[in-house]
Amino acid sequence: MEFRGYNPKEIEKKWQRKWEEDRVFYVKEEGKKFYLLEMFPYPSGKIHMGHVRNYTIGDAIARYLFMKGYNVLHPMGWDAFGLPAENAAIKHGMHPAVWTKNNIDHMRKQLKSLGLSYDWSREISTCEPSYYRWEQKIFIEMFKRGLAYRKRGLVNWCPDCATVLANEQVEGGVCWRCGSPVTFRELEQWYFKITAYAEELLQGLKTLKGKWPERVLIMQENWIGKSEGAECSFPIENGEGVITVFTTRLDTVYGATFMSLAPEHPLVIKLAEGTPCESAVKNFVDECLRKRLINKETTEKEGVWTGKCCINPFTGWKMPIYVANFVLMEYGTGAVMAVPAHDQRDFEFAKKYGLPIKVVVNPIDKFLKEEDLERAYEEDGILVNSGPFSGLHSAVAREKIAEFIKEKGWGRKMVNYKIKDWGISRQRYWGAPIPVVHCKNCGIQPVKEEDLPVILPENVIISGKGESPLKSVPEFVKTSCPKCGGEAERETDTMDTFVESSWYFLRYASPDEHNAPFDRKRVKYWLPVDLYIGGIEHAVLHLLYARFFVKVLRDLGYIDFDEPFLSLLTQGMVIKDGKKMSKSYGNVVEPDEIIEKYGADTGRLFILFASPPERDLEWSEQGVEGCFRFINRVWRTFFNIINIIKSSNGIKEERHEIMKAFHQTIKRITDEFDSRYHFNTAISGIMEFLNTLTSFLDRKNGKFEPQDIFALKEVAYHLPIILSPFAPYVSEEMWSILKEVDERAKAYPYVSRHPWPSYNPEIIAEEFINIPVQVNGKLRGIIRVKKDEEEEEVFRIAFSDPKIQKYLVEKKILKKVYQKNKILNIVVE
RNA sequence: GCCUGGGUGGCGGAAAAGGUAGACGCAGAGGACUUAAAAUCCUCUUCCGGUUAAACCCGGAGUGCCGGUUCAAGUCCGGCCCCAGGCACCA
Repeated sequence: MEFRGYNPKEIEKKWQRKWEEDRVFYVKEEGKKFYLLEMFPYPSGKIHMGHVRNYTIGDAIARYLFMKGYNVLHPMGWDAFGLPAENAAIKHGMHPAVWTKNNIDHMRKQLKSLGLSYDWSREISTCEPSYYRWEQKIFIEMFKRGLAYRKRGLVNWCPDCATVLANEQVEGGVCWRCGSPVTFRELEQWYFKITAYAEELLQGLKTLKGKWPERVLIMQENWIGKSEGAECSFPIENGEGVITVFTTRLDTVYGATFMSLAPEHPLVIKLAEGTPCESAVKNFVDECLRKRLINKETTEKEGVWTGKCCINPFTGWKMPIYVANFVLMEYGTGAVMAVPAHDQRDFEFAKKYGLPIKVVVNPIDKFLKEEDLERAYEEDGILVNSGPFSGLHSAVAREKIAEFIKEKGWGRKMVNYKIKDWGISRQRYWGAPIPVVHCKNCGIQPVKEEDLPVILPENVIISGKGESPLKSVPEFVKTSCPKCGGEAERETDTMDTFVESSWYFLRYASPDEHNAPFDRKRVKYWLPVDLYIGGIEHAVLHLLYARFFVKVLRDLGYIDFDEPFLSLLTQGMVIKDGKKMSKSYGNVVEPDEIIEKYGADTGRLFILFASPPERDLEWSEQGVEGCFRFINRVWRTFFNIINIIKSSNGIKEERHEIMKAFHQTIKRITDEFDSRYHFNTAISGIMEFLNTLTSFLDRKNGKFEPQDIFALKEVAYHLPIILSPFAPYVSEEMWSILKEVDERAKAYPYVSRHPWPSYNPEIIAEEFINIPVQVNGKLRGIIRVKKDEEEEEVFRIAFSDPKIQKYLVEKKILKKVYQKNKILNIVVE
């Protein structure tokens, strides 16, 4: 076989074409399925290293599972609606649809060059009417069930994106996309009732334990924010009604000495009206709202008296009603019973305004005195000064008092969640139209199913000025009412793009289905997703929404499972010079340039080798070069072996050193794929094997025994197979060369579709093993003994070793420890 | 403030279950081949100290810090420090 140099450019193009022509990775619904999905990209223009990492990890696993005999669904598509398309339209005068399509075409080419094993026949793009049409249908069904509704309220507003944001899209007070500080607006908006599923979304997390990263589960749990407590009403003086609070600390109710209301609480102005406090209250409320609008919040507790009081029904005390800046209208009832002795915020407030502090819970081992308190005692303890409940433990008291208020009709036990309904209205053009019309007579009416999809009109003026651009298209807006046929106007808001990504994984099962969102039978076969891979940044946003959608679709009767993603792998970021790769840092490495210079195989190998998937990956050009050198070494060694084995048949010797080393390598790789996907160690295993192999070839110096030939034949056959999940192109090329000398290979046109080899444990099993010998815990020598040798004999060998003897001269042996086949420790004085 | 990760050579990282710390790769040093360079191959490479012609020799220390459990700790327990991420007045 004549040697030729490794030429990635040539071979990568060739195999890419062949895979595509023969539809090597296309799948039908037959056999044991595995649905492997990577988060689909937003078509921003070109792929970045983060994408390459995400898809390379997924591809290695998909290829392994293919070879293991699974019927692997491994699809790719485009999260194609979104703001950047509109911004590009404003900037370059290009229509968002054209901009998006161009980007998709370019990025598809880039992905293909990476050698990813996708079933491209299932490609979807969410901006196509054939996709969003079904989203509109689902919306209408949700609307009919009250799961999609419209309400007026204070919403998050990004002044830069000129649109509304969901709570999940506000990160630390700034917009998740552009980073501008978020302000508030009072608007009428569409919402999805995710709160109706709060408890189930929380409970479902338990079923994902061990299969999703712990931190993602915790982040979702915190986001849902369940707390168990009680609702309790306090009558306002002079019979002006009641104030209802939510509390988790009903055991401290005897210590409630005043009441705090949120600035937006509807009672605030009413209570203050006509009292001397009226103008102070109004000023305070205005100032609070203004501060919120410009996002200037302080931790300093401030408030003013409304001029009114309510009564603590337990003690009969008058509780002054305050309006306070730290009380949130969005949580609970917007009113808090203040217990300064047992809540730090109330404590600070009480100290500032001279309000009474009363201890009603003591720690188990001491008595607290109000005058000594430096901060609130917030732990549970034993109740005091609490009427009939004194002496009870907090936990018991909470139950008893809850029963008591229920009997009295003052309140009841209650559960509260932090999660809010998902605001999905966006005042933007490039999104799926919300399929309803507004009729003067009939109100809000869903579009008739046969009239779907409501297609986005093409001729739109996109100003980016905050009003939905669709309002500027009269032929779109003007329509007739689906109910009465009279004049009506279409809804001009579009849906949040997170709605598309909440169900796209279902569409891949049957992307060609024209009569329904998806074909139930095929969805039943493929879904749920067995392994989902993507960035941690979607821990709450996308992953929570998708879980919600699956539960909704289940309740709408479409599917019969509860969770979309059985297991989740979150990969780390790609870092360069210690910082995230980004344009603003100027440290971006273009995937295309790496492919051009070294080939996709090298890029893939480096990404998998540089660090385990879940950790951040430090980009290193020299590291890439190292991987390129490794592939070249494999290539040369492979030619070398081919030339050795082509003439002779060899004789089988299972325990040949090379066979042994090779089977160990197979085991190492297989174990990684079957457990934790740490490909860095799997690849280092292949490197180690290659080191062993080359030093063996060197040592033999061209003189090979028939046993050697047999072993090398095995290596030549299996090396392309085990390398193929990581570096598929060069593996295919090696396979095609192998075919010229090994008949067996001819049965498989593609190494990508060759069954994964199993290793033989008997070959790996060692007859003799090395046992490290320690004296007083320090390594002093290594002895070689038969595997499973008797303890007595092992010690005999150790004691007769001169190296070890040296440390035992004239020492009294206190203890001897032997861990079978592992280690030996001799303790001396 | 609370919750999660994480801290191991010059660097990326190994050590999956308490048992030889530093696999593999990068960078570095030396050597072989070559007129030369590139490429390739070989050797060395945690730190400190000692013997020595040189050491593949000897001794000691070492996985953020302090302490503990154990024959044995990067790994387990307690207390702290630092870094990254998430949540952040949630009653």
